[in-house]
Amino acid sequence: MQTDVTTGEVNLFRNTVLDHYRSHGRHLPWRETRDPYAILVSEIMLQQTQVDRVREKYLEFLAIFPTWQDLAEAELSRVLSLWQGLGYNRRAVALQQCARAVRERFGGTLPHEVAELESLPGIGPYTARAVAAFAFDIATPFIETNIRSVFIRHFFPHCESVRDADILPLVELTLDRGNPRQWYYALMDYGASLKRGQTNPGRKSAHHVRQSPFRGSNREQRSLILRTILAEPGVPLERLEEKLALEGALLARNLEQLEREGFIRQESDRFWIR
DNA sequence: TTCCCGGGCC
DNA sequence: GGCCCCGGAA
Repeated sequence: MQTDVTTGEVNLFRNTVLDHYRSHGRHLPWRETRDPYAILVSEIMLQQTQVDRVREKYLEFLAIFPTWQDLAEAELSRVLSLWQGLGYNRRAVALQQCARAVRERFGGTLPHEVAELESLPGIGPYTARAVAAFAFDIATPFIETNIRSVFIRHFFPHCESVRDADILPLVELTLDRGNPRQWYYALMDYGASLKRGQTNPGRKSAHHVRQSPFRGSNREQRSLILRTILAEPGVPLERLEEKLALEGALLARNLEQLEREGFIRQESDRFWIR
């Protein structure tokens, strides 16, 4: 475990990260706005989804749902249709529920407090702090995959298993409290660059896990069910059965779960997006 | 802990 | 074929 870090080491680290940002910093559409709504949309899309795939969807999404109100009042089927290609459809449901909660609980203004942000659907510890930094210039320590890579590479070069609990104090120590927004952009860009062409330092995180294969998984079945209902609103159960070639019990279980999660509704053996 | 999801790249 | 991704919720 790394403990005492000198002021000199902190300054060296900061200069390394900022030098990289000045020469290789990324220009991303969600970095050109201060609109908390737009920034939250980007953060939800960026959860477990790479920048290049979010880019276009982000612009498309904001063109169609430019405000909390537009999203809150939209048909879920439109939101989900737009979301196809991003994956993790639950995020789309949560984002819309979040828009409704912002209107109902906070009068249409996204709160600044981390605790209040975390109380909203789809916003967890990371997203609450990232939005606070990017939308409100609030400096709180947080870790995501790129930041994790940066700190492992720089402060734990020979450690094979690094815990976030050991990284977090260093994030706090090195945090630029005068310009947290730019600092976190710089950290993320530097971290992303560390994974290109070499071994991902994040693999040395104690929390690193390999993704299970998508083909043949239940995730694949769920996405198929959802896409079928999106394409054929009111589709009867028997058509889902023949189309998906899925074991009856497994299909029923997935339909129940999709209903509980707020994706769909059932009326006498026919299924709609809620 | 486990599940959610998808596509592009090596 | 494995890898990655600006995580959240149950």
